[in-house]
Amino acid sequence: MNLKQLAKKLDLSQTTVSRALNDYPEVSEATRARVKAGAQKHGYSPNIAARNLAMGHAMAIGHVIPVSTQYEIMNPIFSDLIAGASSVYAEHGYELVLSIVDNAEEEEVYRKLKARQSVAGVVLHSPEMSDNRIEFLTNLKLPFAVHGRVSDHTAPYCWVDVNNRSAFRRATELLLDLGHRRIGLINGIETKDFAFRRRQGYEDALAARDVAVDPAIMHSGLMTEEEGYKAVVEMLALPTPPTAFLLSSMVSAFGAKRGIEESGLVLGQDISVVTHDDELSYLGNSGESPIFTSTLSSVREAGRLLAENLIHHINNPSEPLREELLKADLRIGKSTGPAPA
Amino acid sequence: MNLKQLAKKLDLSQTTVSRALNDYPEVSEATRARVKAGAQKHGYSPNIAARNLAMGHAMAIGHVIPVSTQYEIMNPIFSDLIAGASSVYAEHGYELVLSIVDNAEEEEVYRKLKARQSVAGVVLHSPEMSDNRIEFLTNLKLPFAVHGRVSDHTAPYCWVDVNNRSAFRRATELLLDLGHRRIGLINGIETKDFAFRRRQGYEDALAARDVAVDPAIMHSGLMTEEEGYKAVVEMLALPTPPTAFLLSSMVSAFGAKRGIEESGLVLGQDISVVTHDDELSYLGNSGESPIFTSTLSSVREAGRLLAENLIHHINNPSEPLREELLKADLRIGKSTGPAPA
DNA sequence: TTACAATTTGAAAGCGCTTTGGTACTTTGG
DNA sequence: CCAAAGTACCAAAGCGCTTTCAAATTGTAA
Repeated sequence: MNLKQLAKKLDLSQTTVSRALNDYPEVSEATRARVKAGAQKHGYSPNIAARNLAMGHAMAIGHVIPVSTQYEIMNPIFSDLIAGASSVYAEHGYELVLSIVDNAEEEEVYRKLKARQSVAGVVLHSPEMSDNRIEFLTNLKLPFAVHGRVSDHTAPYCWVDVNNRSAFRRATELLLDLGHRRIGLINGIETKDFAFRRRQGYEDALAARDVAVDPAIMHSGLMTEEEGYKAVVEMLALPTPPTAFLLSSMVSAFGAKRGIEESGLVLGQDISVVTHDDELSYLGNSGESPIFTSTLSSVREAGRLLAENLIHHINNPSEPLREELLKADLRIGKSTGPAPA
Repeated sequence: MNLKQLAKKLDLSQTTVSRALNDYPEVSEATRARVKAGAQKHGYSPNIAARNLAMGHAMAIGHVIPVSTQYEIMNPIFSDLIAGASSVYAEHGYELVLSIVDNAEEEEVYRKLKARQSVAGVVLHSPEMSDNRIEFLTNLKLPFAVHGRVSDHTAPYCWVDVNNRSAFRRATELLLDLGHRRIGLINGIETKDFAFRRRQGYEDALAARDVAVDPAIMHSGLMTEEEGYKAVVEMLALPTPPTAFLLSSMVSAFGAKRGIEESGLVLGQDISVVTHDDELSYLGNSGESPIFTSTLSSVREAGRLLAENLIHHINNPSEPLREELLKADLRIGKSTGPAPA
């Protein structure tokens, strides 16, 4: 069933049927109701390709997930982020087009998405501290929203981010307040903007209390279970090992926990741990007394906001670009305690 | 730059340019080369909407992820599955369209995808033991491939699955061979086909050794860290607690580990654990001596196969539907040992 | 040379929608 | 009562491709 057939069935022109379905004002309420009922009855849904062609743009948002061939890792936060964004897209009648691409091909993919008009905008994932994708997309005139920010980029763009720096400053301060002076940092890859900011927060807090920053207890790498484990085991083997750790992800925090326990130490007693928690749906860390003390920010909520802001930007290109800084709460769990004497 | 403009630039008709780019035989090699070079030079990419409209179908595959509103959980395997499938789609020039929908609306979504011609086929996720989506899609004449199988459905359809039943039989046998007689099962939701089959494998092995099946040490639920933890803690509190556990996911296995350790028991000594491992990229369980003994099957590989088989089916509708049963390996790790005396 | 087939190219139709630029009819204000 | 404005509808053009059908060119056999 296409528009023509439906129009014939209703004894109306295609024009009127189209306008009725798309809520244009120049249709009487009576016919609009009749048309909508008819469409429902005959199971009519407009052909997307025809609609996109006629309108000159697709009702779709692209998510381009870069995966470096070096580490073939899918960031686990991505599924929750998409889940959040997806619900907003559905509300607004947008589809979600997903591309998983090698770092090196990312710009080519954006160029194609633009040329083929297969999306109305894109969400940028995993921004680097210094990231030329922002400028690239701006020049390409492809609307976009970034999950995170780019420290080196000053011109305005649409983003949603967590206050990584102050969250990690507070987390570090908490550990300092508990008497810890050797605090290991097990961070994500520090060319990534979020990781860089977290390290800044960590260093800020140490500097404010005149605690020296020691590269030997600062690790930057993948946020896997294994990597968390290894980093902790290595640092615990140092002559003056940390008494506390600050982690960038729940997944690596589980690895850290394993490393601590295998070293015969008790988490929350001998060793304290604070981790960032993206509130992934399958890694609960809540309840009365969560496993880990954490800086907390829902990545699903970030997905929702990204989607809303991007769609707003697409529909109102002249309005200023929205920026949204989410604040991460600090939640006390069982993994922190006073530094051992 | 569109086809018309490119054709003018090359002093050729749209027809010839289109044919040259799409590798039709009736174009001389000389002009084909010239056309391709021209397209490259001018950064021409065909407008997807126009192409889809002209061809009558989209070069896109839909993934419809059902999320029950009851438990707002995104299954973590989904990102790795998509990563696998995605690479195959890219090779074949397909896009990936993602919908995350409430269970109740799933059929409606398929109907729309079909009516709007926005995908050439779909991948079905998370099949139930008895699942009417198979029949629904067959009737709808929308090509599909299932990640998993549907026990209650006999007619042929395209699927890729792991031999869940025999994997869990072998895993159970391993524990029995180690002398365990009280083996707790912490399974996924058993209306799901994979979970049902795993339980069958578990029961098969017990029956073969005349070990009674005890519902008190069989749990069916979400595969979250929390759920694994709780189930283990509960079972360990029983008058005759299990000496071993069989888990359906690495994530819940981490919860199980936590529960065991909090109960003051040593994993791999006092209590043995075998888990299924989907080889998610951020949850490594490999190396010389993996954390968990596991039944092992790469969900990323399953994604690749699903994509290949579905595309094959779309391009060759008359050929028989492909079915693929992956076998899960059993890998010994540190979490299993002889039953305590 | 002629006739016929094979190769290479092009004009134009059509995919199913949106939107422009009308027309016909109704209402309103003076 | 008439002109002007408003309301409700429609015919047809156009979005940028693919593909059908036909034409032009070249090659081959008689």
